Amino acid sequence: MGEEAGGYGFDFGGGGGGYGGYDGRVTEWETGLPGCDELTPLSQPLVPPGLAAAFRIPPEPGRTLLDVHRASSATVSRLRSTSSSPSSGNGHAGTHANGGSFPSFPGKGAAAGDDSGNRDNNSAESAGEKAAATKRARLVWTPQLHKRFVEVVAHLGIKSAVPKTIMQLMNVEGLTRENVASHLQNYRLYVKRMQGLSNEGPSASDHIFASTPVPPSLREPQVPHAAAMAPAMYHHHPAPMGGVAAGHGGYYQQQHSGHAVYNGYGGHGHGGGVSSYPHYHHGDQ
DNA sequence: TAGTTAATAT
DNA sequence: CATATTAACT
Repeated sequence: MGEEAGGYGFDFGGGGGGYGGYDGRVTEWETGLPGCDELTPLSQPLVPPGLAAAFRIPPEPGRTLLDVHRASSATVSRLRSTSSSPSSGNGHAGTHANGGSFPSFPGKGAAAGDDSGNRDNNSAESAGEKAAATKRARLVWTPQLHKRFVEVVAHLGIKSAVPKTIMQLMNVEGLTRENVASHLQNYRLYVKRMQGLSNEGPSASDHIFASTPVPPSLREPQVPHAAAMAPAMYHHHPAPMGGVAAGHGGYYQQQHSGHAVYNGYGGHGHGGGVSSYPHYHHGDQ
């Protein structure tokens, strides 16, 4: 609605710890950048609807100023406390710039292939928008998100697959360590439960976890073995995610013939673009 | 501080 | 009832 179009300053709460200087704003970065009115409005998709339709590009979820702010502060705060190879020199160090994902709000039906429904988030909360900002919406682990999770966990191995590391490698905007920790807890339980059953497909109730097969690497504590895993096929790049089965025709389908295994999004094989958006469920309460 | 587990909430 | 969040404990 009537968002203020003005100030884009992030405020890191007056606290700022060890950062001197900036007050949450690096003005040097702004020189030469287009003005606010030269930019595409948030309410308007970057890809024209017609073009999107022609190429079967699913409409991008709308983002509000609030989303941008959240994502920005998340990114900035991460950059500030970056512990990843800060050592000197690399100008383009951890430029994963991967398919970063942004939190979004599925009006409903997270299963729908097309989420044209662009339900802007926050449907008006009384008058308190600040208080609401503190409450994160309930994260929904979509098959895509879980897949990424599994890939990362498999990549790390049982040993180092801990919440923080997983979160960092997933590099999903807005995803917290708590989110990952919780999911990891459930995932471990799921894996354990399945091992007990040795064979047979997963219960139909295991929605999410069944969507991505458990990598053999995770079946049990694998001794620190060098070379045993797939060489270099792992990479979470921006666009064509899932190095596994590039050109796949549907990855996760279980050896279960009877029942559909919850196909989150039909496998649109368009290799392009950011397909994984973490979904949230609108904050309530 | 961060990870794991248990409890609680949605 | 499944699963995400929060608290408790290490």
